[in-house]
Amino acid sequence: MSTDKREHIDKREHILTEAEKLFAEKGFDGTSVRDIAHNAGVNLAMISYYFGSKEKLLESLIELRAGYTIGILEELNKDESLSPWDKIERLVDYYVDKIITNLPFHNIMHQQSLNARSSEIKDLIMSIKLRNVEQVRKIFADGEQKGIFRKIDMEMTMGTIMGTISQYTISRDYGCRVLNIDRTHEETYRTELALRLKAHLKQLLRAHLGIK
Amino acid sequence: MSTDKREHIDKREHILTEAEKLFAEKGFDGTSVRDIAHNAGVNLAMISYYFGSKEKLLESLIELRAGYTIGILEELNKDESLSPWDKIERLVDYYVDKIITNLPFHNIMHQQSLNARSSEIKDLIMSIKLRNVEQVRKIFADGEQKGIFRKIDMEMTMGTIMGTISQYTISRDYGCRVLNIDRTHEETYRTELALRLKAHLKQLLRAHLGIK
DNA sequence: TTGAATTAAACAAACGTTTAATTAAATTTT
DNA sequence: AAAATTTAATTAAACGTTTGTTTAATTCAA
Repeated sequence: MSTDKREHIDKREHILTEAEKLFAEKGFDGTSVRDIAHNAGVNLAMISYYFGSKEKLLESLIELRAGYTIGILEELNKDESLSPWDKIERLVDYYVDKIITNLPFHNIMHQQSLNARSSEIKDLIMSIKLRNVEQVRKIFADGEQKGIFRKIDMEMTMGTIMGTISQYTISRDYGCRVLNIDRTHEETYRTELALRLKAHLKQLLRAHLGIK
Repeated sequence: MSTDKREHIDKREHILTEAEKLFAEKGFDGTSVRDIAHNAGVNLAMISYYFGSKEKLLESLIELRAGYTIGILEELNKDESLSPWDKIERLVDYYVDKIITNLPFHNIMHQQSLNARSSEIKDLIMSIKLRNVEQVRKIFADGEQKGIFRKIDMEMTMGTIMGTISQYTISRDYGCRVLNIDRTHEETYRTELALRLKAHLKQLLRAHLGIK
């Protein structure tokens, strides 16, 4: 029956979600397969049974989570009714929301960008990032060509967008201290951070790109 | 004699330098004490003998490397002959050079910001970052008060500076691909990256702060 | 009755750390 | 200055855990 198949998939996803939390909190190498099995409430051997290995589990997680970002960017690019600057504003909104609602996964991507030792995972992350970057570059190139954007270093500007968002999403403790946000409420922290990030990035990019 | 003392300290520093390379490449948890001992050419037991533990070794490394940053920032702040904008330009030059000439250490600080499990290290990194941030904030506040800088979100702007620099220093492979820099020569990569980062950040901040 | 899901137990390897013995250097005593 | 003594540096080996993965037996569902 289809319910069995569903249950099977749900269990796989459940393990991945628990692994995601642990990887984000303690790092990939700092998380043991026993940790994952215990937190997911499954037997130790099930991780090898489902995923083959700890590394393959991470690959499965990345493939699961990174799937649908590119679709949104492509759609955004296709939309002829939006001006390049509109697209940048939507891009900022989208990225900020996406990262802040997926903090654990973003954390994992970050740590793997730094220290991935498996070349499969390196390549996987690289291809995901490059595909996204390519879509963003198109928006900048279009705006520049149409004379709407001032001439800028596009690659560096993309780095500024992603880097700024990352800076305070990497460590909640640090973000709360510097931004003077209440440390205790996860929810208020996220909404406050999202608001400030969006406002700041739009103001920054507007000035940088020379939008009136 | 003093030479003996020197040799002793040199050996400690040698171990720290080798550990730094390994931590940066494979992560703290991905690096074994045997790795470090082997790369440094010392007996395994010497790491415990000198540092007490692997974690204490990391603390020693951070304390060694993070020592003198704050001094430069304080000096920069005291200098009355510089305008706030001059200070920002020097700040950018200083940070870019510092991070690019200390990529492995910066990598380690980054990964520990993400996933440090020892609260001693968490606190250590937090205090280092906060002290630096405080000095940078003073420059922005001074410029704003004097009416030289437009009113901006200071904390977010600091995040933009640090985040932009981090973005392409995290992964050389990624940086080379996006920025179209030759992957094979470490030296040209560093100088090219430093040049572009400085130019971009100054142009960006000039527009953002409303400097004519 | 067949195949998949689940389990407890075991596996060898790698881990951080400690031990006890030995060598080298520094200090004190002759 | 030489010998004796104390302290520090270095070593190989072992410690007990923990690691990721596998096995072989068992339960469950088709």
